[in-house]
Amino acid sequence: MSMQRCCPPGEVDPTERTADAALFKALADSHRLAILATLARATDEVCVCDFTSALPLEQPTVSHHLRILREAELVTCERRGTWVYYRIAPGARDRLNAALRNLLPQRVLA
Amino acid sequence: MSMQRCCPPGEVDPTERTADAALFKALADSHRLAILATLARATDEVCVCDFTSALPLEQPTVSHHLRILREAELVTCERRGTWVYYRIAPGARDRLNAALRNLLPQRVLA
DNA sequence: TCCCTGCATTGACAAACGCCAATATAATGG
DNA sequence: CCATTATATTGGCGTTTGTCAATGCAGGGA
Repeated sequence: MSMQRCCPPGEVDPTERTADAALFKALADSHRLAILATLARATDEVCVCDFTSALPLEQPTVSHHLRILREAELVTCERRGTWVYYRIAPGARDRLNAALRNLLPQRVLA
Repeated sequence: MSMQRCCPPGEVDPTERTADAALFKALADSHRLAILATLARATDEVCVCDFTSALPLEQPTVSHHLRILREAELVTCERRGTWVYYRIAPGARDRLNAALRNLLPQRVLA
């Protein structure tokens, strides 16, 4: 977390790197990827009940994964009546692309 | 891991999603991000000793993180004399970009 | 008001993770 | 050979993670 010499440390400050690691951590589970992929392909919002019926997980576990995605600000939700609907968060794509560019700046040559 | 109905499951098969999750898991640590960022910016290979001196970690821990990156096939290494030099793996960029495209296919509208 | 349904939270548990000290292995130089 | 240096592996420890059963809580309908 506190590079000192080397070749060079990366030009990205440690705080940002920690934030990026947290972002990738939210993607480090296949069920969360399934949820995100579904939301990313949906034309509009998706109800929680769709996830609980589609995933081989109990409802509390689905809720747990949704919370992690919410806290990573990768998704947003809105309650309407008894149901809660989820969407991909507005900045999700940009934040993920930025994290990847932070990691691997496209080198000019090679 | 085994979507059944929903909207639609994602068109990406579960096996691939598991592989992508494993890839993101390798990125889910700030020290590994620091190592990768350094390698990605280096014009050529980087010696392990540079990481152990630059990171606030003991040598076995650095070795542990390097192993995880190796097993994720994000880096390669080559021994030359007493030293071991690491590089970004040839396909690393492409694999990460592919995983991200798998997750978030860029929608045509909006 | 009471119940029922959909979702969130809590608590417990096993497995995985990040870390280090100690030890093993490999290569170099006496 | 033996000693030294550079990495890797092992083993142990505390923390985090993924999962479920049980419970809480909101909203809607009788």
